[in-house]
Amino acid sequence: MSKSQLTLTPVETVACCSPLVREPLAADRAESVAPLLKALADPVRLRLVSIVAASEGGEACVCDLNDAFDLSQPTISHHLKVLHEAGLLDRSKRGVWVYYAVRREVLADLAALIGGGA
Amino acid sequence: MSKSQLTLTPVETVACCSPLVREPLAADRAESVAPLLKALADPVRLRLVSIVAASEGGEACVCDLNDAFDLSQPTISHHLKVLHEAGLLDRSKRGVWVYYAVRREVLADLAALIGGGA
DNA sequence: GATCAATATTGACAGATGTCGATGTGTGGG
DNA sequence: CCCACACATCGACATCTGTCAATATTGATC
Repeated sequence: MSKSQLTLTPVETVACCSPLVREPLAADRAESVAPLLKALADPVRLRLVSIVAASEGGEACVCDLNDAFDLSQPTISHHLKVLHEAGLLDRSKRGVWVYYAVRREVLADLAALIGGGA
Repeated sequence: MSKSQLTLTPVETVACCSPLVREPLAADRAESVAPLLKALADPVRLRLVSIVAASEGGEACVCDLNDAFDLSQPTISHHLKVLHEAGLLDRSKRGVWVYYAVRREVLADLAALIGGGA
């Protein structure tokens, strides 16, 4: 259907809007962007993204991430899943380890959206 | 106490951190920034902020905002309260009407935080 | 292939969140 | 003074979310 062809993922949508402060955000755009912000809007996930982004090579192993928090391994795994499914983190498995990397364009687009032209 | 003097509000905190992607965000900073993102991370509130920001004079009356949504007046009032308490919207009463205005610096700081140097 | 280590998935549960209808509060006009 | 209007607060409800313990899955190693 052409409908589904026109339907953009949240990650695609965020790159295609004029900034929040320029013109009213359309309802469907808002629905697409909100999940990205929702994924970021948690202290643990913010830190996860930050740790991953600041890591050498721009990626980090789950084992290292687990150690950075006083939370159970399933909880960290859950947060990483949320970030991955939102499109903020890439996931790659190497041997027994799983590495996550930040999709910087997505962060940049998000920033452009909320930051406006300023 | 010096402790409480060092404790910043979310709005203050967001302006004082190096970008997410530069160095790992400290836990307490993450706790401060997350509420701001949480406030934004809702389709209705995203649109509210956008509509207010794009309005003439940078402010909008609640009555106009109500008309822009298919939601009850208390619901819109609730969302505006969330945005106001997070520090994203300023509130000023003029006669019977209440006007909200976007605090652009906060948005800009948020954008700088998540957008990194890029 | 038995075993171990690294992640993911499941199920459960307390607490937060979005929404509404009903009601409260304050302001201006008649 | 009372009413109409703009907005906020309250109480209730269903849903979503963060967390954990337990269990499953997958890959390396002996």
